[in-house]
Formats: sequence, C-alpha cells, structure tokens
Amino acid sequence: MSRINKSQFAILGWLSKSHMSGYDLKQKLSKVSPFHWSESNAQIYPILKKLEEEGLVSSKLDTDSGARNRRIYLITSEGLKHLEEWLHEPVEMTQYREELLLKLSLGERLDLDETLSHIQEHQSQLLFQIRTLQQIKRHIDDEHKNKEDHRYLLFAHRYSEVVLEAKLKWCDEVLKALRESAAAQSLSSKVS
Amino acid sequence: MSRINKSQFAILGWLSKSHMSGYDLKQKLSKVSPFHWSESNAQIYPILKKLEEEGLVSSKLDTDSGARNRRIYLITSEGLKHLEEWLHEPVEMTQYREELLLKLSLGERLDLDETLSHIQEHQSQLLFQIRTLQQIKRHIDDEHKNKEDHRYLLFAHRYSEVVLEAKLKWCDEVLKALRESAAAQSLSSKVS
DNA sequence: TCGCACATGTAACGCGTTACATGATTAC
DNA sequence: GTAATCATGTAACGCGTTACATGTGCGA
Repeated sequence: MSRINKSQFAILGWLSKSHMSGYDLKQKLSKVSPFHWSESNAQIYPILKKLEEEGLVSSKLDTDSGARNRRIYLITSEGLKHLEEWLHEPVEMTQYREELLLKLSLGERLDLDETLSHIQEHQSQLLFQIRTLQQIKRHIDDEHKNKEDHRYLLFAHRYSEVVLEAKLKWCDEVLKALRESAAAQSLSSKVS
Repeated sequence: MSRINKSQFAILGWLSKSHMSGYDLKQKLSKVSPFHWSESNAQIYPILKKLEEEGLVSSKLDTDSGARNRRIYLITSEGLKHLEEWLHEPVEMTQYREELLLKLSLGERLDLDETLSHIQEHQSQLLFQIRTLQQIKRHIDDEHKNKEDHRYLLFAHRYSEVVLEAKLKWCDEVLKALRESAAAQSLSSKVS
C-alpha cells in the first residue's frame, strides 16, 4: 500500500465533492490545504490523464465558460469505489524531515546569533502561516457552509492550527533560553 | 538550493561530532531523531561513497572491533567547510502531506465509526511516539551530557514533544466532537 | 498594449523507499 | 544450531519538484 500514489486520492476526493478542472483542483488544494496537502501542475495533469485511462474519471471540454480550453473532470462510479476502498485502509503515519531541527542539532557549529536568526525566521514563517490559516477558515466557511464536509474541513483546519500554535510556543521557549544564555555569556565576558 | 540533497548534511553533521560507520549513522539517527530525520541504508551507503569521492569524508577499515567488515568514516576539513556553508543557508520550510487529514476531509464518505477509528488509531500511534520520545531523551542525556550539542539536541527533542502534545490535544478535541454528534444522532433515532 | 489570471501541459532529474542480497559474529 | 544483531551494500521504481513551454481572455 505504501508505494501507491496518494495524490490520485486527493484528486479523486475533490472530484467526489464536485466536478472541476485541473486548474480548479490546484486552486482548491492551495486554498483549502496548502499546509497539509498540495499538488503541482506536473502532478495533477498527468494523474488526471491516467485516471481517465483507467476509467476512474471522465472528462468533457467546458463549452460554457468562454472559448477557453477548459476540461472538466467527473468522477465515475468506478472512481468512487476506488476512492472509498482507499478511505477504508488504515492511515499511514507521515515521515517528517525537519531541516530546522537538523540545523539546530548542529548548533554547536554555528554562532548563537545565527542559530537565533534561523529560529526567528522560522517563527516569522509560522506567523505568516497562521494568517493564511485565517483565510483558509474564511474560504471553508464561505464555500462549504451547509455542506456535509464542512465540519471535516474544519477539523483538518484545526489540526494545522494547533500544530502551528505548538511550534510557535516552542519558538518562544527556545528563543528565550538562547537569549538568556547569550546575556549570561556577555555578562561574564564583561566581568572577566 | 532546494534540489540539493539534504541527507548528506545529516550524515556530515553526525560525522562532525564523531567518526563512525554507516551502521552507526543509521543507529544514531533512529535513536536521536526518528521523528524528524532518519535515513535508510539505501541512502546512507551510496551517499558515504559519494562524499568520499568528493573528498568530504575519508574512511578506513576498522581493525579494532573484531574482524567485522566495518568501515569508519571521518569528516575532512573540506567536508566541515561544506557542512558549515549549508548551516549558514536559510532553513527551508517543510512541505507536509498528512494522509490523515486527506481522509478526514472526506469524512462525509465514511461511516462515523470508521472516521473515529482512523483517529483513534492515529492517537495510539502518537502515544507510542510519546513513549519513544522518552527513550530518546534518555539517550541524549546518557550519550551527550556535558557535550556541546546537548542543549541543541534537547531543543530538537522538545520540538517533537510540543508538536506531539498538540496533536494529541487535537485528537481529544475531534474525538469528543464526533462522539457527541454520534450520541445526538442515536438519541434522535431512538426518539423517531 | 500590457500585464495578469486563466488554463494545460511536458521533460528532466534526483530523491527516497522497498525489496533484495550477502555474510560475519555473538548469545543462548 | 539457530536466532538475533552487526554490517554493508545494490536494483528497481515511482513520486514530486523545477523548469520550461504555450496560448487565451480580460481589464486597466
């Protein structure tokens, strides 16, 4: 199971909620789950093609919205079945690779200032993400209110929120500890 | 920068602390950072080979410890320079792919029971990780006390801890909400 | 007419995993 | 003797990113 492509399920999943184009899928993912699931064009278009070959989705050229070359995808009953089989499977735990922690673990090879600025930069990024999270919340409420998936999208959103808050708490903790030791060091160097 | 291999820095990083074998590197990573950075044999051995070709590490067969075919790697001054250049670079933010959230966002296509059990299973995994984290703490204290990197390894450890705690908090929150709605549903079905 | 958003793709590449393969040493 | 741990690797494969490529429609 671990070697099967999960991007396809992100795609089938959204198509199970509503028919849309490759472009729409990209937009949707970046508006709803940029921090826990996004896809590039180089993934989306070939996967849609493959899914259609396998009969899991079908497509038609969009005639309504101008003469743009827009292809709308629909999930088939086969596709729905495929999606649901995967939904029943146990969830695999994510393997993380945290570059920040890799660098931090080598803190003894960096000036305290540089370590501090790595963490500060990380903190700013997290604060930016918190703000983005508010936009995501707004999007979910605007576009999914009264839909069956509303509460589930909010649960996923909440996940990112609690994790981000925890990481920010950690930044505060570590920055405080490092600054205190910096202060102690500069104090002792003045005395000596 | 984003296309350069970061596994090499995990390897160079540990070699900057102490000379060791490929096997040792694997052990070290799995004992110290299984949740934020680990490598497979299929990564470690070819990378060590490449690093040696580039003159960033050197190696010698270990003659001391029995007749085992054990190759010990040392970082060179070139390697140290390479490592430090990377340490100065800004930290890149991790892109996550959380399968749990992908499935949860499709909660409308699952029975409540199944959604609950996915989250419960996740919760058990997290609790298991919390216990592993205690072993990691012990390892860090045992093996790195009085070393320069002790505090930095503890910072990294603390990161995993606060994040895990946050995720567990989220599990509680979501399980509670889902169970309440399940109870309300079964109540109303009894009434009707 | 200029720039932006819309819209769809492909080529190249390397990273990382899975599975496989081999053999020595130690402890029971 | 046999199982576990120590120890080092390779082959195959596909996933995901980066960069590139192309063209349309619309509003300022």
